[in-house]
Amino acid sequence: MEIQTQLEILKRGAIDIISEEELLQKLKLQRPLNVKLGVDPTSPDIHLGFTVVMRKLKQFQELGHQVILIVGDYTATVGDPSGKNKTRPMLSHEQVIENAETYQQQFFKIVDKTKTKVVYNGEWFKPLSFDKVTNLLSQITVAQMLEREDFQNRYRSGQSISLHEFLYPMMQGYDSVMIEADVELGGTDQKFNILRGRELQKNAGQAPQIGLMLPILIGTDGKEKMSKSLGNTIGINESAQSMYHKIYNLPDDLITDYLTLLTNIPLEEIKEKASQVTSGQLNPNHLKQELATDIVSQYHGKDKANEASQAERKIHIGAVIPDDIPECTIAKGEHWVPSLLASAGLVQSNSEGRRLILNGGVSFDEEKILDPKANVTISQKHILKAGKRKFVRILATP
RNA sequence: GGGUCGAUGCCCGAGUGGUUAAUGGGGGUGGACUGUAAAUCCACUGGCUACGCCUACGGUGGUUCGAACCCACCUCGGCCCA
Repeated sequence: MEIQTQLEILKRGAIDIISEEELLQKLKLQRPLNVKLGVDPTSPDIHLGFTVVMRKLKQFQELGHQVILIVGDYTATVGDPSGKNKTRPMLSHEQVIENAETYQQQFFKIVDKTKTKVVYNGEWFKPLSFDKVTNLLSQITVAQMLEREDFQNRYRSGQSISLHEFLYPMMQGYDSVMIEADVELGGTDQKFNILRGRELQKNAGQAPQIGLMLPILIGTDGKEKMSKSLGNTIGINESAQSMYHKIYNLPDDLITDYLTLLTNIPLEEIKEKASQVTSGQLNPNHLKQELATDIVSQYHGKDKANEASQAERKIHIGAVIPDDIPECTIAKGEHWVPSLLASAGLVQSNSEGRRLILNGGVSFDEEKILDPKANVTISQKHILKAGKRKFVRILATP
């Protein structure tokens, strides 16, 4: 394949490349490049946000390059401060190893396992002696550290920065030296750390890696980056219907970003459709359906995706209850509605259930409950509904 | 080590002895509208089968009829000085 074409593929969605010229030179070498991704398996569930970078790895693989996945079993215990306004908790080593297992299972749903080398960075950090550590730290100054935006913000606003957080970027950079990385991928929040890798590599007499920065995917709230702690994620292990539902309900502004970063639809086509939307020729609603179907197909296959699409439409057209809803078994007999809501997991407490009823958000077997004191009889199968799209099927215990 | 300021509900942030489950904003949830989204408007936002009771303002004790608010000590953090 043309080098230029390769470059085009790799550039898709990238927000910054340090530097494009260097990447071009590396590609011209016509050898498999070491493409590095470092992960801290702090939480084992992979969501679409992570897949942006994984899909890019896949693209490198398809062009014949070598992916090296660095599991940060050691760095995770330090805790990456990137983008945080708080000190992250340090994780125990066992916990990290355990997470890493489940992490990889999901990781290889996207990235080709046979073309990936997995290494744990404890391998080189464990035996590292203190004089080596101090030598490593001597390669950066405090002023350079404080130039980093998130540190600067925290420093200025009088929040705490623990000294160990300064260690993290250096460790990540050291990883690059150890595996002789040619390219490192990461979100834009990784820029500083990736640059440290370049410095350390230069000091070690290596050619500096290329930093390829991808945008941070915005989560379902349409505002913040997708992250588990913010509860705005779409997990790749979720059911087809739930995945479809979440994508379909995304704010419209995210459609083109998602198309670019999470599908293989050609860029020109995306551009064309986006302009049709602006000119009013195309309903964003339809484009979003296309997006949802595309992504869901990637993880569940086309059939499931179409099913989910049908189901979703039905829910919105009529008051059809989806198949894929949580179930809950309750003893036969009379039940006070607020506590029933709580047992079904629709609310956290009876009080919250009462409020929901007073706000007109509860119905039982299609009948609106208006009295917070109401009781309801469970005999066989029932549908309890809270809000517009939250259902629970209630089954009576035999 | 010394000085000084601070710690309030999911988050930010008022309150500085009693009508305070605690002003306001953000977020969240529900309702109207709609395309499912956005925008807008309204309501709700500690728990308890409740016009009442319980738990809450970093922790522990204390002063007081009564404390988030006063005092002591402790824990954690910021800033300044060494």
